[in-house]
Amino acid sequence: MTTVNALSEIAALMGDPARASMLSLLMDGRAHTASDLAHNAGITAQTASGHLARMVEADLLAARAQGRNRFYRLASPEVAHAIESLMALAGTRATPASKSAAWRRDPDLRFCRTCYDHLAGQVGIAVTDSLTRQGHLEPKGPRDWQLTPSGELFCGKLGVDLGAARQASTRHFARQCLDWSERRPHISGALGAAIADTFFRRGWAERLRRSRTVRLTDSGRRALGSHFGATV
Amino acid sequence: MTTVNALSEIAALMGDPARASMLSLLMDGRAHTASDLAHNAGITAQTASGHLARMVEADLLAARAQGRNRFYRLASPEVAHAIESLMALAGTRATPASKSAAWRRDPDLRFCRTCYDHLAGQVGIAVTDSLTRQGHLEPKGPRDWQLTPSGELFCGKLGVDLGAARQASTRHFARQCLDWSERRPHISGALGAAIADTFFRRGWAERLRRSRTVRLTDSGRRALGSHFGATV
DNA sequence: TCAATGGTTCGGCGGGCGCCGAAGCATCAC
DNA sequence: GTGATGCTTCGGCGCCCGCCGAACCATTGA
Repeated sequence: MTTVNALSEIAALMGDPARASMLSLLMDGRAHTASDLAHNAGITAQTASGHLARMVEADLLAARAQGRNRFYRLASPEVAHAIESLMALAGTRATPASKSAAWRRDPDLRFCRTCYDHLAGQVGIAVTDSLTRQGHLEPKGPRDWQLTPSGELFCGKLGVDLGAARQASTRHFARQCLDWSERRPHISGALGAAIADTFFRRGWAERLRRSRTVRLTDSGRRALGSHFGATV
Repeated sequence: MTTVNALSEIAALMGDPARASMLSLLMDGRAHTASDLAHNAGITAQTASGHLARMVEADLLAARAQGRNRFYRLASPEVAHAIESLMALAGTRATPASKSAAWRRDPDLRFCRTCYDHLAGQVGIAVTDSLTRQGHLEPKGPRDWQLTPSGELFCGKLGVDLGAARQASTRHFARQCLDWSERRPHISGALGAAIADTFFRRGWAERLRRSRTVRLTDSGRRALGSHFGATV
């Protein structure tokens, strides 16, 4: 009885083309913004919002607010498993979320991308780790960092425009931003943006048009080694 | 794209309460008639027929005609697996088809029941096996048996009304009928009905009212041992 | 042959829900 | 502060699909 209703309710949630499209995109194991999911499903933001709310309510998805975006991801590996077994029935083999084909198909995106205006992916993490490891960055509160004196010097040498970064008084200066592909925080906020700007200005990295993917240039790779002590 | 559509189509099929109810019933791993499924889902036969046709079309179910009934079962273990993982998401743990709770909940039905007018379940199989093992019954064509001379004698001793059975000229005399709980054929047709009738007449078995379940009496158990050399 | 039973097909009704436009709220940048 | 952006809520439209009554077909048993 109640188990039958539960089955039909969960299945019905997955049974709508728009929601299935979102779930399918989320099978890459990463989190996506509401607008990203809406665009991908070919529906308007308000329609998507309703779908997402229902799936969160049913514990299919988990939501996390970050700035003015909301990131949605599959609530658990069990959800991915259920979707996978349904896809298997349809004759279309789906790979587990942890080893998603989409994930592997776009290793570049995982390697380096923009997250708003700062760097994310392996490169973003490498920069962040380097700064903390060398004592340039230290925790300040639960979701922020602050630049140490040595950090000030380091940024000055790199050419990071700290002055401009500090001017944006209403913006967080050195914020932690959870990296969805690496599952660890990278640096965002005004400082994160200034660092990314430095990478682009000095020709260490290039944005790929119509994509969040960022390509690390040869000089960028060398800079990562010499300035940050990191090999990626 | 196509994989997304496939996902939503399969999920949508399972997402209807009536269909989910049917699938849930079929999770016992056995086959059920169309009317059985319709009744269980609380819908009319014609509505159920449409649902069943769609699920067969999508390879969720397999159908098998038997007499004027149509038996439906899950098309594959994969289907059961997918349903199970959906139920798990709903927080309602479902057991695998092979060890279904429903199955265990009604061991009596599995032990002995009527299939139309003849015996099915473990008892039906025991009787059938005994007859073939003792050379009373031998294959005749792909779906029939015939009674050997020793079989004629044996039935006469038991009190099986062979004359009446042979009178029904339009009916198959000794037909194979696939037993859905034992997965092997038991004897049906006029002879099967006559044998069942003997069981009831001699007080070896009793029908339970409003159920296909048949109870084997103590004398029936003894008769199985003495006449059929079977212990159940 | 005829009646009974199980199953399916057809046609039309009705309700649920997926959709978007408009408006409202929060965050961010300046 | 003001404007821009991302997301949500609300209201109403439209369509899909699940439902049943009626009729039809197939098998069975007399």
